[in-house]
Amino acid sequence: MSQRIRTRIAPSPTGDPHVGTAYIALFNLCFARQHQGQFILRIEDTDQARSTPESEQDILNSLRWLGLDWDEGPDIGGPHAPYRQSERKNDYRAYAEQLVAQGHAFYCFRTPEELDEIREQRKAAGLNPGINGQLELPEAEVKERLERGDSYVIRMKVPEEGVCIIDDMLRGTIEIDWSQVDCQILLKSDGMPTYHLANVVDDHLMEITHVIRGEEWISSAPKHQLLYRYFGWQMPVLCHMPLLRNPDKSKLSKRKNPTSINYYERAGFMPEALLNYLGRMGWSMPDEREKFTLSDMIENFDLSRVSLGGPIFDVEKLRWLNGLWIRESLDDQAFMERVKNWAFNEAHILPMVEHIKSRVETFSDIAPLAGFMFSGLLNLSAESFEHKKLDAHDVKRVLQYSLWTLEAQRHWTKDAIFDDIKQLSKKMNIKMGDFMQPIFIAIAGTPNSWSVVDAMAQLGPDMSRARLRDALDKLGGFSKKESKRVEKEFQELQSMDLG
RNA sequence: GUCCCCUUCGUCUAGAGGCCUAGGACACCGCCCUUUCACGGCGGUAACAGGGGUUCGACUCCCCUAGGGGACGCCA
Repeated sequence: MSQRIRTRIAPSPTGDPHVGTAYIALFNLCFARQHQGQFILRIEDTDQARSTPESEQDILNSLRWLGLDWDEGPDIGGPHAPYRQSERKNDYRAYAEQLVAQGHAFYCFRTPEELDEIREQRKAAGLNPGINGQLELPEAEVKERLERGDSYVIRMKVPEEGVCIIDDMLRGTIEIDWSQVDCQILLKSDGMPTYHLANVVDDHLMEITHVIRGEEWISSAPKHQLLYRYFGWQMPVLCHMPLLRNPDKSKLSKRKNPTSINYYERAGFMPEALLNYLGRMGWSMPDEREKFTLSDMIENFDLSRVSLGGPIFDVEKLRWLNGLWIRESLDDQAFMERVKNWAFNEAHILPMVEHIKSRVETFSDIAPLAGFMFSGLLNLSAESFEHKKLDAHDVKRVLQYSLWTLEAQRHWTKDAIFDDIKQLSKKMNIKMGDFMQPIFIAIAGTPNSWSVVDAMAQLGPDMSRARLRDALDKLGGFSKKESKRVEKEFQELQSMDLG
């Protein structure tokens, strides 16, 4: 039987396709190709609040841009159509109810408050705060409450003692105590499956043979294994890759590093170089060469060459590698082509013309005026943000609240951005002009460019947010204490109604 | 807090018991090339987390400690 290797892709609610997703996809693809298997992509998101058709498309486009082509995927449909579709909802319910009938799962009527209390108690007792046991009600009561129409979830049963043994292609045997595993919810009260149920059911239906995923999934592996056993299905082989890290070694996050594939595209990185760099994370070619193509990597792929220490994503080295690609792999003609496609083309520049034309006296004024539209992160310092009216702390507040607001903005249009900023300035009781100034500097590098909202709309969400984060970073960010206060204030502002 | 995973230069890594006086790459420093700056070339600083075993021999195998990370949601 041919191998079928599946990669999970989770659209981000803020629509920034994560390099970590591409990283996992890359290793899945290489492994699949090496074994003449199929590389299958699946959007896994049962939380409808998170993903939109746009954010899903965004991540697919990013993977394509990188050259990670899948054989079968979420845009193909058929029997493997994404389970988010409401008509498939009942299929998962049926699986969950099958487990209830077999005595492997049960209805649970606990309220979130009750669960919090149980978690608190367990924590106080020095136990794992996860929920295991003591949730099941007598059959008669379950029946009664179901008839009454009480809201419920379906949870899986988990052995209360013993150890679960997980086999991992890279790590060998992992032992986890069943007492560490909680009675995972399989079906939420809205009738949607959780990831855990959907993942197992879909992998089974799609005849997945190998799952290569991030290390953060190790602790859910026992649940998945148990579900396969309950259903009597063959379990795929598991492999847990190390996690990409920030310079401070925490899990790679956008607060500390640009993580969006779109950011790197917008900042002028070559997809070949970014992919090459990801291939150097926890992996090396047998001959140790630094520069290689995707097909080089596939040709020489060997999963056992993966090293398990979490690699730090180092933008410095990525830049060097990108430079190498530019110098060595693009002749002058190809270079011109790439640059044209990147940003020096009519589609990209035309929208700026109205802003540029009214502000220049000669064509030679264009580059100094519009340079920020063709830049990555700007070369700013704390002094760049000196403000006539606002003090340093207020400047930071303006930038931080704008960033948070814009991170939640899923419709990246001029009007939406403008509304966000206007509302915020009103709520913070800062005049628009004063409010805008730090944003101007963060986005354009000077307070004297054209409409910053237009600029942001065109730079796109990822670059705009990255520049705001960079600005905050240059200003030293907030201390831990300040962060808490600022977060609280922001929540209050959000709930404010301007009528 | 509990459990799990991980640990070679600052960073990415090579290393599968003797090939290790631990190799390469980024970054950094120096020299050369060059009208400048890059590129390129040459060289330099810099690591086996600590402690115990096993072994004739340990970066490599085992144990303990320490450090880092992850998980502990009606998120994925």
